[in-house]
Amino acid sequence: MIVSEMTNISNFQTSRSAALLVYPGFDLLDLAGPIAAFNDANVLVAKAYDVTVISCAGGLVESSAGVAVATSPSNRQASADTLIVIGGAMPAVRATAPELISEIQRLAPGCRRVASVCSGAFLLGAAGLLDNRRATTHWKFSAELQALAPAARVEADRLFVQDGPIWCSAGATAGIDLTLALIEDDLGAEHAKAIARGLVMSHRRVGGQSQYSALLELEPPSDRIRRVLLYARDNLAEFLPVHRLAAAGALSERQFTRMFLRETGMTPAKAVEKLRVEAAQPQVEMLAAPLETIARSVGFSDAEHMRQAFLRCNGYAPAALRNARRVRNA
DNA sequence: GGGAAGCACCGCCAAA
DNA sequence: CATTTGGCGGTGCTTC
Repeated sequence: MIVSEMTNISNFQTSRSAALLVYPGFDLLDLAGPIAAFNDANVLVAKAYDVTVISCAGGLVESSAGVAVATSPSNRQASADTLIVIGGAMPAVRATAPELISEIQRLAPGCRRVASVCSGAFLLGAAGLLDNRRATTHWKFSAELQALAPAARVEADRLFVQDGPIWCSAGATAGIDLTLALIEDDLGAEHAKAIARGLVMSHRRVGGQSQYSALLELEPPSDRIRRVLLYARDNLAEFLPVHRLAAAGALSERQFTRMFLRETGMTPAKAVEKLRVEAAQPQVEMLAAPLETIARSVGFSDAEHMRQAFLRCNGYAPAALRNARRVRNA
């Protein structure tokens, strides 16, 4: 049915150029996701995108996984409609050559949109493109990004963030979500949805969702269960007994537990516990707030309950995680 | 740290 | 007739 909805040929426009910028040590997956999504867009809408992989020097560029990719020299690229800066292994990103940054600064003004995948945000930050803008990156590195770009507003719990012409995405797979959003912006929701289906991605894991929630990644097939998960996630600090979750999904309690188990593989109460643990985890690792405070902020009645839940879900206590993190930092 | 109370889970059945 | 739905209540886990 998607095909029949496709617009007539008189609507034809010239290709939009998308330049994907890489450098030695870039992350292959960060690059592959957007390419795959753009390519699927081209299958659906002929010549929608003209995709080029570029680097400062051109030629073969080795990824962090060792596999090299053929690139064009960026100085031959006058400007692109969309520029996407690919993420890479952190040591490589931290040690970025100044030419790369100035290349980004040279290209960006001519681009309609500039985006980053994962740690690519560091390069946008270094180029000054994130100043006074909302941004995101892989949550593990959000503090470091904020330090690098103090004038940016780094949001740690986003899959992707758009602020004007600047788009940032979180971890590698979020790069696909980002690209789908770019495509949706250009070609409309119908096409983006069809591409998402082709990639076996869920259309609209919209920006606000937690990027590190394994549970939400499950994307249960039924809309109601999905809604319940989002409701739970957004109200973690509240009491969330089964009957309330069922109400949020407009289902009877019995039917709700049944469907929930079928679609997520776990029972509702377990899922809420898991969501709470997932929400607490990054805060525990931050070492700043006391465990008691964190526990209450995600809906555990006290630190002891949180400890029990951590043991059940992860097999270790919050304090153990904290100690491990301290040792690593030292 | 033990025992009662409360809640979640799930099998079973009847109704839609 | 098959499948989906929702109520009931026993069992066991969690909480207090």
